Amino acid sequence: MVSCTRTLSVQLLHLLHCYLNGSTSRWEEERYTDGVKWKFLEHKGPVFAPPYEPLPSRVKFYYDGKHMKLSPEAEEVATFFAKMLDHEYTTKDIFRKNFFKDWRKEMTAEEKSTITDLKKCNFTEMAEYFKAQSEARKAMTKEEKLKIKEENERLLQEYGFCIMDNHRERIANFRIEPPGLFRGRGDHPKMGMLKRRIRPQDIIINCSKDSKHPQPPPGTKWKEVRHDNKVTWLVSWTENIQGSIKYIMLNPSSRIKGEKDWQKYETARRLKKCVDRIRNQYREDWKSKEMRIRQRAVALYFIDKLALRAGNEKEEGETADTVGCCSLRVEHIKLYPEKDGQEYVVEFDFLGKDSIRYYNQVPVEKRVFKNLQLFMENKEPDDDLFDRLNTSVLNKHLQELMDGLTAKVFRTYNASITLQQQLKELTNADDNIPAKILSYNRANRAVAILCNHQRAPPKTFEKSMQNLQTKIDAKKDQLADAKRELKSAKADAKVRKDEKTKKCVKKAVQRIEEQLMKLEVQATDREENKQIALGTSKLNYLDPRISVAWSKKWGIPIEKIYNKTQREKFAWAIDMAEDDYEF
DNA sequence: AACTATACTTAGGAAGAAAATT
DNA sequence: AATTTTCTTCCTAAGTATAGTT
Repeated sequence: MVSCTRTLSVQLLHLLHCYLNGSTSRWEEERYTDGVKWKFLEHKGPVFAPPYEPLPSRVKFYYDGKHMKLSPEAEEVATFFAKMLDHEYTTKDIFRKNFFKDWRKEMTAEEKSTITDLKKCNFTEMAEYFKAQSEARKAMTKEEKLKIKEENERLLQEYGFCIMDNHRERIANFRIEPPGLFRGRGDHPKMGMLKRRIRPQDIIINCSKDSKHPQPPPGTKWKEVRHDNKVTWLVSWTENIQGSIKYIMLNPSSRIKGEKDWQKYETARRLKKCVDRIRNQYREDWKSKEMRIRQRAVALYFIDKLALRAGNEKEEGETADTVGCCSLRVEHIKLYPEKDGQEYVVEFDFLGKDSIRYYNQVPVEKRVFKNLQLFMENKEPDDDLFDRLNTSVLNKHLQELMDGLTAKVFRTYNASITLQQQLKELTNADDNIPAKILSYNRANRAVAILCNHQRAPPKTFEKSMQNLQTKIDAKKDQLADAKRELKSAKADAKVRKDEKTKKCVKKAVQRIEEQLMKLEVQATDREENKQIALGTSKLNYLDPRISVAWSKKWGIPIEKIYNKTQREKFAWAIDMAEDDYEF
């Protein structure tokens, strides 16, 4: 693994060198220019979900109060519902309707004619059975748990790795998704539908011709085995809810993902060099006589200033109703010529990716404001705000402004530049390590807020906050005691020349003060983090070299910033960046 | 220009493991 | 040793983007 990292970093440094010199390496040509992603790929194929185990006969299902033995097919789908019984999902009309419709498809003719009303179905014995099972799992002995752990490890070693071009690489998701009920996010029209079991004949294998091909389970066949080295996936299948393709790909620690990640940040850095030009350009375009150009320019302004997502069109009725910049509708913004003492305020209120609410009040330039008024004229609330624009048009324009530029690059660029600038601003040279880490988290938080990365407040948040406060209070008492002791020790020292005790007590006071500060910092950090998720930006938007450089500059161990997985993902950056790295 | 198919990144929550506390 | 709390990993949905087709 060490040599893996070493090789990767050497390759990347070589690439960087070529990049700086404007030359193209043979290696780069191979990897990027002709779209070849690998030369050799060997793997064992996916791990399938365990087969369905019928319920013991004592666990009964009742319809309209009467016991009913279900066919295995119908029973399996019933258990999916039973397992979710205490989840809010199962109370929702759409969920129930979708579930019931799909469940009926799995029933025998007889079952179908009897079971006509979901309300008359009693799943409680099943639900209790599964609860008991999970209790039993928790109560297993150490030996039993160890056995399971070992079996998992064996599976990981056999199926969790592949060979790609001389390296043994970790696979991200080598287990096939088990069947169950689809749980969409937000108001999803397909929630509750049956996600069917994936069989070998649904699976497409991708590997190199000259590799040992993965074998399907005895008595089965793959749908197809192909040898496409222009793509990175190892296994794919078509999922039945949206009809989209799912893939098995490599772990973020792999060469192929690391390189791509590095490339992403290099593109963002190229944007840094020309962003002023682009900003001047779109400001000019606000005045264009062509409406489509004005719309493009205002949308780009939002994407740049507010880090909004591009906003592809979505098929109506297939997914939850969410939007991004280009798909904003009139109903999603409100214009205030004046609000709270500010001029030209735009209020955004819409559901974005994962149905996370975006709410923001932003003062904008007069020209933007006037344009928005124009775009909204004579439109209904559910009309598109930018009716002459879509992501494809916008990206084509961006491509002309800079090679490789797309809407999402602005998010990466603004996130990373914000981190760098916030770190500069917030880090105090004479702070201790915990205080510096608090500063880091605050810089990270500024980015998370910009990108609107939210989380549900943890269920136990209030309580854990209280516990921390109790600790702080106790520490304060302890400090007061220690200080009193110090006072008397000082007095004693004068009278009895007892310097030793005095020094000792002084040290204790200092130690307690430090502990108290640490706790207080922790409380601040946690409070500020209540509804904000730092992980997403850390993992996907922040050039890791900024963090590596910061940690080197201030002598903060990198382990305080990145956990093991993150260090594996960012191995390239940890190897590459010095303390003076500039994004 | 619209539509479809494909491949890949980004996302929040659940589950599981580890650490801290009682 | 048991329980609670916190951190990490897993899971898979939901985006972005582009190429090919009509």
